[in-house]
Formats: sequence, structure tokens, C-alpha cells
Amino acid sequence: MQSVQSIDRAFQLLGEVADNPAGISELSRRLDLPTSTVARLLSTLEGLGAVERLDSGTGYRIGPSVVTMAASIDPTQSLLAVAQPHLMELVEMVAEAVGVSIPAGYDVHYISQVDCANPVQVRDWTGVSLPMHVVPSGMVVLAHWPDDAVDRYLDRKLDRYTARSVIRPTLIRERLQQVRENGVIWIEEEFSEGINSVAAPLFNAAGAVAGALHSHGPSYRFPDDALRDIVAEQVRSSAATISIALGHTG
Amino acid sequence: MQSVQSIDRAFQLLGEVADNPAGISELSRRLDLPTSTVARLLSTLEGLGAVERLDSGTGYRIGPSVVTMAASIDPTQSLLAVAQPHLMELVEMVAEAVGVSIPAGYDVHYISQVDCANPVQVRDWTGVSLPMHVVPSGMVVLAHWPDDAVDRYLDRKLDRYTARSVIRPTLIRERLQQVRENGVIWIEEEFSEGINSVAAPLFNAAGAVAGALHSHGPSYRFPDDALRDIVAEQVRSSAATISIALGHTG
DNA sequence: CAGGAATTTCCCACATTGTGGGAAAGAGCA
DNA sequence: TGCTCTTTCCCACAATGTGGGAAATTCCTG
Repeated sequence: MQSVQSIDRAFQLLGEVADNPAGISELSRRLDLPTSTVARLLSTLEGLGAVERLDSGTGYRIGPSVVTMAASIDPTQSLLAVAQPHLMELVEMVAEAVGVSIPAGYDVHYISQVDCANPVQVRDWTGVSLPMHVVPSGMVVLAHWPDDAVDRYLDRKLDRYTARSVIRPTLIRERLQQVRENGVIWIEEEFSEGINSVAAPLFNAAGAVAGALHSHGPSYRFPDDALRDIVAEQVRSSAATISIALGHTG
Repeated sequence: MQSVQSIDRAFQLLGEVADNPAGISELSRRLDLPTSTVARLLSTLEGLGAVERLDSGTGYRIGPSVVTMAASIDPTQSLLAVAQPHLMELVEMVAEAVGVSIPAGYDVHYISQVDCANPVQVRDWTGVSLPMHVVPSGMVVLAHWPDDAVDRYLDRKLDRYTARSVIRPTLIRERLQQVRENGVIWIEEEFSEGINSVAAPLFNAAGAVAGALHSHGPSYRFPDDALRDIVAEQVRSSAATISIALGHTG
């Protein structure tokens, strides 16, 4: 499969520039290409709006046309639509309410919930936002943020919601590491007495966290000790399926 | 300024594909290029992850690498940082609390507020989410959504918050039209008795609404009749300045 | 403010590279 | 099965992109 050299190089450039903005000669060094070639490619890309000059005058960064094209995949709009059928399926399997949330600033925002058949169940949290460190959906989002963003998050006063809330930065960091390893996290009565929940991250096509999938129920029956790992695995694998449907390839 | 033909064409293709996904021969017709050329370009772009095949097998859409590159401009992360100094400035000018919000599902989520000097003032709404149709920040976001997204929003039960809340879809649509014309909107005691507020939209580099800038105060003193239009204009122009700082060029 | 280094822009001869016509292979449909 | 539409493959040709180098510009630094 032949591929077009100039386009290949143009995207190498875009990749570099996205990583960190730089000028012609630095890029030519990084990619080991003649400066004249880099200059020509960049000027073409600039004409197309794929890169633009930094305000400081020297150096290029990713331009608006790339952002526009990326927006055609509109992740937040499609997230709900994509997830819906999987929620229905998951709620059958775990027999507790399941829902989806998205990051919004330093909170997660619950955008959808599918209830289970049981008359005793957790209220519908749709529309509510909660700090990331007290809910599993937030923790899985936080776990996939860049380090400096996590630093900023933890470098604020963290609210305690119940006696069991974990608010010590070091402890939270340890848990985030576990989340990264396990792909799912249980949180028990740390946000509200009487509620336990489990969540797994949803990834978009770019490989970033687009939100979280969770299931929660009254703590007296959820999770059933025998089913604890099974439920976690079901949530994790549903989340993975939704991620793939969102274009996630990792 | 010479520009590289193949790259030029590659981006024409990306533009078309972003607009609406299609296969080789349709794209070759749209752009009036030989199919073999289009095939070669697309296969190069596919190898780079800039486009990917639709699940249906035939046709291409924008791929993950474009989204990744676009993410390097991370609008939501930078929004707060960019807006902060302008908030400080605006709060001096209007002498009431000002804040920033971002869309989150069908709500707007307040992510920042700067208070004014006056001891009597509106509480800090940071961290709260509210339905778009009862707050001006929400209305300006809604006003710049695609039509079908607005349809979906209005095609649900819309909550009333005060006697003055507008919840009739037709009336809301009219107001949205006004927002598009004026660039700002006042909302008076429709979310909470005693609070009036005004908001203007914030646009990102892609030209999409990234959030909203608002100012709100107690209704007995805000807005001062004589200053009503001036305040609106200050909010509007601050929002425009922030948008430009975010890379908005429109 | 001059002198020097680094960076960007411009030019041009060369042949590598992309081009596009056309044919072959594959899909979809009645 | 035969027809049409789409995708893939092949190849001769030269148009197009390439990169060396030099001029122009910007950026430091003494």
C-alpha cells in the first residue's frame, strides 16, 4: 500500500506541533528533514488552517481547521445515543440502576440513568454534578487525566461528604493508581450513607476519557458479596464496548 | 507562496469527509478528482489515522488522530485560565458578580465566579448545574446549537422554576432567535426570585460555543435602568474578547 | 549599536514522487 | 445470471515536490 510522502510528513509535523509547538528549524531537527522542506509543508498547512502561528510570532501550533474537523465526531452529543442500548443491557445483568456521567470542570455530571425493576432503589441523579473524589465515576475520570491536571485537582480543599469519604491527596493518588490497573473502582458510602457504587471509564476515539459508566444500589444489598467481582467485570466490559462504539481503538 | 498539491487535496478530502462521510467514488465526484488519486490519498490518510472506515464498511469519516491533535488545544482546560483576568476586569466595570459556565449535557455548569465588593450579593453558584432554558448562560449556549440538538432539548418536559419561567417551546425558540441577533440576553427572576442576570456566549477556535459569561445581581438593584444596555454591552464585549483569546476568529 | 549566530524565506536544477488513465477485481442488485 | 457501481491495482510519464544552498531577516549578546 503506497502512501503519499508529503502527506505523511505533513502529519508527522502536525503530530510534533500538537505535542509541543515549535518553529521551522526546531521541527526540521526533530524530524530530521531539510528546513526548506519543513518550511514549505508548514506554509501549506498554515494556508489550510491546519496550523497557525503562535502569538509570540515564532513557532506554530495546531490550527482551527483541525479542531473543526475533529468536532464532526462530536463526542458529547453522541455519547448518550451510543451508550443508551448498552445501559439497558447492563441494567438487566446487574439488576441495579446504571448511569452515565461526563466530566464538567472539577465535577462529574450525571447525564443519564436507567433504573432497575426493584421498587427500592437509588434516586435518579441525572442532572446532578458531584466532586470527582467522592464518586467512582469521578475517580475513573480523574485516573485518566494528565498528572498536572490531577495535581491541580488535589491542590484544593476537598469536601468530605460522609465519615468514610477519602480526602487525603496521598490516599486518593493511591486509589487512582489502582483504578488505572483495574479499570474499575468500587466506592462504598463515601458520598452518601446507604449507597454503594462501581464505575468504569469511557474513552473516545482520541483515547481521552469521555465520561464514566456506573452502577449503584442500596448498600444493604449491593453488591452481593458473591457477585461483587462479577458485577465489576460486567460494568468494565460494558464500558469497554461503549468506548469501542465511540471509536476508541486502544 | 507555493503550496503542496497533495496536502492541499488531502485536506479538501478531510473537509468533505468531516462534512459528511462518503466513499472513494463519491468523493472523487464531489472534488472532481480521479478515483485513483482519491483512493491513494484516502489510503494514506487512513494509514495515518486521519480518517477511518465506517463500521458499515464503505465510506470514510474523520479518524482519531485528528481528534487527538485537536485536543492539544484543549479548550475546556484552558477556558478558565483564559477567562480569569477578564472576569476580574468585568467585575470592576459592572459592579456585580460575574461568572463562567460550560455546557454539560442539557445543563450549564457554573465553573467559576468572581464576586463584587458589595456585601449584599448573589451566592456563589460554582459547581451547580442548571437547565439551559431558565438561565441566560444556558440560553446563549442553546442559541448556538445545531437545530436538531435544540429540537431534542425542547422535546422534553421543561421544568418551571419560578412563576416567570418561560417553558413554552415556541417562546423559547423566539428568544433564541433574539439571542442570535443581539449576542446577549437578560433573564429576570425566571430561575430564582430576586435574581436578574445577563449572559453572552464564549466561542472556541472551532467556532463552537465553549461556554458562557454572565453577570448577576439582586433584582432590586440590578440592572440599574440607566445602565442596563451598557452592562449588556460590557458583558458582550468581554465575552468576545475571551473568545478571541480562545482562538475564535469569526 | 554593531557583530554574529540562528532562523526563516527564496530560488532553482534535478529526479523522485505523485499523478491519472485504464483495466481488473469485487460488491450490490434485479 | 448479467448489469452497474465501486474499489483496487498497475504503469508510463512528467509534473510536482524535493533539498542544497544562498539571501534576507530576526534575535541575542557584548
